[in-house]
Amino acid sequence: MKIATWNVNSLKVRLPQVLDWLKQQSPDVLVLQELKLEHHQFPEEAFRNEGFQAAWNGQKTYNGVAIISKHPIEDVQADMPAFADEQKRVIAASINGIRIVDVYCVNGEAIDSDKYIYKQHWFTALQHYMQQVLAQHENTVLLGDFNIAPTDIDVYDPEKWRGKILCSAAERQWFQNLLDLGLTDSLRLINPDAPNFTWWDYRMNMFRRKLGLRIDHILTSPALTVRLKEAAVDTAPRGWERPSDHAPVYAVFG
DNA sequence: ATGGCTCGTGTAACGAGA
Repeated sequence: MKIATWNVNSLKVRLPQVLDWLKQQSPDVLVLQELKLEHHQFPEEAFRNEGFQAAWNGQKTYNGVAIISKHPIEDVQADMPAFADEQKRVIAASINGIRIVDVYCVNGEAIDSDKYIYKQHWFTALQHYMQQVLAQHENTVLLGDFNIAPTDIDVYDPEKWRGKILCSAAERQWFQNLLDLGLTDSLRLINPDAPNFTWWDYRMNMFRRKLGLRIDHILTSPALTVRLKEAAVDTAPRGWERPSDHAPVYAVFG
């Protein structure tokens, strides 16, 4: 079972690349973030023609998340039920006995901004939500764009980013709070040392210069962690023409 | 020190992303 996540920064623009990547990598499940399209605009037929089902939670202009799957998608839940949020950032479903929770976490802009307060409330809600999900589903994967670089290894220039948005001690604690629920950072379990960046700024040739952040993650429940065989970032699509600023991340389970 | 690029919106700049 191969499960992947990719922030596509507009599915309208990136659909051909997503379809190419599905053919190349043949994941069982791919979850997407930043669809930037309304519910009725989702290209369901394009995925169906490639043999994939889909469930999605769309929104005009911003946000939007989707689950693409080769296998039947069951018990779909859009949003976190206990957190009233106009922004479409969460969709969950069960596939082959695994609870899949796809998240586009809040960016936060800057640590003194209103958006940072929203980010704080949002992560508190996510922690409570995941506590309930984990109590109900032994095999759970929480994956997506977390907009947090968990440690200095995940940052190309830790001193430059220290205390800044995505890297502040408070945000890193929010990420740790999720791990404290029993979740494991699958990429770091497989590869403890190499940076494995997942995002590079479009500006200043940051990808070519290998200057990025690791902010997209795949977190696994204990029952799923023992099944983990592989975890990796596929940097190739970041080098394609007209790329997303994020690269896909995937994990393989036995 | 600032902005750098790429989106959507709407058809010009501007907000947002990270």
